[in-house]
Amino acid sequence: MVTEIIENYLKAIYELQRKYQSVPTNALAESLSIAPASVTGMIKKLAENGFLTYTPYRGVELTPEGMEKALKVIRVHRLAELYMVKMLGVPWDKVHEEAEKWEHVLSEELEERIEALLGYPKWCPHGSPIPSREGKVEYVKSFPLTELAAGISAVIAEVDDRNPELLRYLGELGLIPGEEIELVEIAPFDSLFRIKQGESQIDIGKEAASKILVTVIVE
Amino acid sequence: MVTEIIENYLKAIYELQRKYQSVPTNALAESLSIAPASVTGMIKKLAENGFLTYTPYRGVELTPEGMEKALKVIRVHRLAELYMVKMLGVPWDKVHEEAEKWEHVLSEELEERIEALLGYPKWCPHGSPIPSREGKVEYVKSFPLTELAAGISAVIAEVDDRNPELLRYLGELGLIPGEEIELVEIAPFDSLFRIKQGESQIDIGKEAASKILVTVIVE
DNA sequence: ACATTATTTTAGGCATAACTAAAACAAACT
DNA sequence: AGTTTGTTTTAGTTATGCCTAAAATAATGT
Repeated sequence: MVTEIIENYLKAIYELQRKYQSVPTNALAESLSIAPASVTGMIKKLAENGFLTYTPYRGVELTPEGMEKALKVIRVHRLAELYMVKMLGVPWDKVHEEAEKWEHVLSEELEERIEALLGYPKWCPHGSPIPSREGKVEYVKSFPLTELAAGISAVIAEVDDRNPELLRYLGELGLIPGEEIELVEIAPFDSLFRIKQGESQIDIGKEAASKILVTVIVE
Repeated sequence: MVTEIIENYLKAIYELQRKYQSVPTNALAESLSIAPASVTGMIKKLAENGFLTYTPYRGVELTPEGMEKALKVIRVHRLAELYMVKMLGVPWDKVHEEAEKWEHVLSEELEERIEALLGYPKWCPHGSPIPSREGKVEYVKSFPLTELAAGISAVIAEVDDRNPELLRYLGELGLIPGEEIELVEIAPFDSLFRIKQGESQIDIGKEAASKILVTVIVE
């Protein structure tokens, strides 16, 4: 039986695999906020169940089955987030937390109804891609706004969905995925990033700017 | 912490209290499909936590706190059922099962948004009353269609939400809560109940008729 | 190569919520 | 009152999934 806890392990491992080819026990423990020793026990079980391959002292890697399960959970999570924003009017800084619960309970039938009602969307409210029913995901190559050169235009691609404070701040400023902006200038010591969005000018600090991922516009 | 399991205990006890003043261990075990010995252990814990009063060999009764928690869960369950039928187009025979999961995960904020979107409804799709936020419930006095006299008109009040087969059958016939019907005649041995609904005539068996709860129309 | 440091695993425990089998109790009948 | 029957509790286990402390292994620096 795939419990909610197992789903969370698989999801966390999937996300960490974008950074590590093989995910270390400690990184996983940190991500799940549990003790490393507890992780060792669980990954042994998950390896036995065929969700991942485990090499002691070397970390874990998802098998195709593990990947499939992880993507399913992530898909439901992101569909739920968008559904709550668009259909239930929940503020975008709160949907991540709610979706952490929905992702484990939505039936396949509901998953598909919601997807259809939303018009088969490609991205969640924070700009992350929604995996297809077949488990395909298309990541957009993006980088922090802090690495953009002054005078260049870009589109906001993605923001960290786990940071409600940041989301509230950016939401109020209208800096949401899909919006086109131009980085007008960078103040000395990277202390301030001056942005032009349409007619309005916005100043944000380095901290916030580093958390806004953008893509350059190519014609 | 009120776990999902505790919520299910409280919900079950609440429902059983409509039949028993004090709920016997065995009845609760049967309702939850677990062994009576397991129930004994849990109700001791729930008594310690103040959710119910427990007299060994005499059964349990919910305290006001227990009642409050139970009604909260039932409220979310019924709101979720109606939401799924009206907003997500889920067939009414499937929403009970889904709501068994939703009832444990919807936040208060979502509960209220859903209630508002539905226009502060009074009944779930199966005709059960939706408790108010303050925990008030108004049950409608109803009785099985089999006890109605021939020639009398009535309104369908409630049907068993846990019986998908019955629900599909009644749904196809259009026999849903709120509909006005007239019991035209009862065939010998109660073998068949002939109903008039608007212009159409419908025959149903005793088994099904006994599960349709009605109220007589008073002017 | 060896010592230090960091990571990971092993070993032993704990809480929750279920189980079975046997004992205790209550109700009902003679 | 005593016996039978049915209900409920006690006692002892089990599986999950977490914990801490200590041991083992790997990585790093000299």
